Formats: sequence, structure tokens, C-alpha cells
Amino acid sequence: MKDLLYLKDEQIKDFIEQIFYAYRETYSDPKKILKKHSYGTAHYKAIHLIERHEGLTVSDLQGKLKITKQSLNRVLRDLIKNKSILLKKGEIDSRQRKIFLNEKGKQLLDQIFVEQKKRIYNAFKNSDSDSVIKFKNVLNKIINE
Amino acid sequence: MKDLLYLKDEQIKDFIEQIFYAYRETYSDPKKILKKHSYGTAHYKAIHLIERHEGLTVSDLQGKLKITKQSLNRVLRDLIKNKSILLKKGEIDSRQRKIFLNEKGKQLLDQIFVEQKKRIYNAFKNSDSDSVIKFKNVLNKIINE
DNA sequence: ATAGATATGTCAATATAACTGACCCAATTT
DNA sequence: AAATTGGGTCAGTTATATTGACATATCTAT
Repeated sequence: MKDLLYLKDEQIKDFIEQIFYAYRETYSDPKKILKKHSYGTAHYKAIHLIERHEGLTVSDLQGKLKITKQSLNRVLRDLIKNKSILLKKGEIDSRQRKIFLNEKGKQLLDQIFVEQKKRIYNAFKNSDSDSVIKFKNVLNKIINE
Repeated sequence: MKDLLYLKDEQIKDFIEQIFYAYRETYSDPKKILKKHSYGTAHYKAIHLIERHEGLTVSDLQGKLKITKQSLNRVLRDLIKNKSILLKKGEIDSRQRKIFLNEKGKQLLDQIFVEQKKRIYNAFKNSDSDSVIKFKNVLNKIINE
């Protein structure tokens, strides 16, 4: 097991480098569209996660982004001001704020996704399905280590 | 082809989210050690790349990091001041500066790697070799799209 | 009912890492 | 000799995060 090529230090270092490149390129793609709306990557990450988990609370979102509530609040303030999102009081616990995209937010996200999708879509299209499934499995193991 | 599950928009969005988490966690691991040396992630990325490509020029490094020369220069200044790296004039083109790690830099990188390695190593150890190879292939396709 | 904990919001100051734009020098190329 | 290139620097700005303190409303437990 120990002498497998991909467990060698040099190979692992290469993977660390590759993960950086993959993240950077994937999240660079939508920057132009974001700028048109006076948003940055921080705003995008928030609305992306809100779309994936509609109705999540402020602290749910904070947990996913792993930033302080002060940082998150600045982002949410911008998104609310521009009517990209709206907050609704929780019915069970009215201290909570549940976050939803409104029409403007959905439209923006659609525009962003058209740009950002290409990279991943093409990479997967040029891979066999077994590769994509295994890519996902390893990625998940890295995250949940 | 079109109706493959992993080519569906929802799945691709999940992958975009996962790539963010994988990057964030991988590059969070060494932050404590970096702080002890008054360095941040920017310094780490530079010395990591210098180690992977010893003797690369300032503009080589700039190309890999995709940051401005002003940003890079601030980082290099810190690294030189703390004797983590050294620059040598290019023999062929003496305008160039070739960048090398010195002993202090190598030692720091070793310390960082011990921490950062765990996550990737364990993820790979718990995957079969075919998965890791396919993980690498897909990752590369994403980068080079 | 009241005390404490929780969810959220906000003010202020600071840190990190990037940016743009304007210059500079020295060395190489044309 | 002129233009280009590699590298460095100054100054100001932006984006995104931090820490710490404090406020308010609501929920939970005694």
C-alpha cells in the first residue's frame, strides 16, 4: 500500500496544487458577470448556496461558508438591497431568518451558471461515467476527512 | 449522453460546491503553522510552487499564481526578508531572477506538509487506486478546459 | 415568571490579499 | 540607437475576511 505512486509525497503535493487550480479557474469564470451586478465571489457563493438549499437559515449559511456572521451580514445586506434575496421569519422559531432567492436572484444565478457550467460540463463530457463517479467519491473523501 | 445524471445542472452545481469545499479545507489545514511564522496562504502558495518548480523565474511564478507583479512582489519580499527563499540572477538572461528555497524555507514547507498531507493521504488511502487515477484525470480536465 | 441561552444584527477597527496606474532601471532584442 | 522585456517600487484602492463589543428579540428551562 505504502509504495503506491499516488501516495508518495511528491504526488500528493501535485494534487494539492491541482485542487488550487481547479478551484481558482472554476470560480474565476463568473467574475465578469458578477462585476456587472457589483457583486464579488463572496456574493456569488452565498446565492449559490441559497439556491442549493432554499429556505436555509442565516446560521445554516454561515456554517457552510465558514465565515463570521459579520462578514456574512455584509454580503446579505448587499443581496437584500439589490433584491436578489429575501428573508422570511421562521414559523416555528421566529428568531430565525430563512433565506430565499427572489426573481432577480434566480435570473442572476442562471446567467452565472451558463458561464460556470461550461468548464465542468466539458470536463465531464470528455470523461467516462465511471471516472466522474469516482471523481466525486474521492472529492467527498477529501472534504470529509 | 445528455441524460446522464452527472451532466444535469443540479449535479454540476453540486460539484461546483464540492470543489469549493475541497479547496477551502485543504488550504485551511496549514494556517496555524503559517501564522507562527507570520505568513498567510499567499506566502504558502508561493513557497509550495517554488518547491515544485525550483529555479523558476519571477514571471513563471506570477503565471502560475495569476496575480499581479505588485502582489507577488510583496509576498516575495517577506519570504526573502525571512530567509525562506533566495533569488539568483539568470545566467543566460541576467534580467531574470530565479527563485530557490533555502534551508529555512524547506523546513517550513516540511512542517506545513505534515499537516496538509493528512487530508489527501487519508482520502486516497481509503480509495482504490483506480479511483485516485480517475480523480486526477477529471481534475486535470477541469483545469485545462 | 424570570433567568439564561440562542439567533440575528450592528458598530468599529484591523488584517490579508488582491487590484490599478504610474514610474524606474537594467538588460536584451531588433 | 530604439524598442521591448524582466523585474522592482510607490501610492492609493478594493474585496473579503477578522476580532471584540454590544443590542434586541425570542426561545427554553427552572
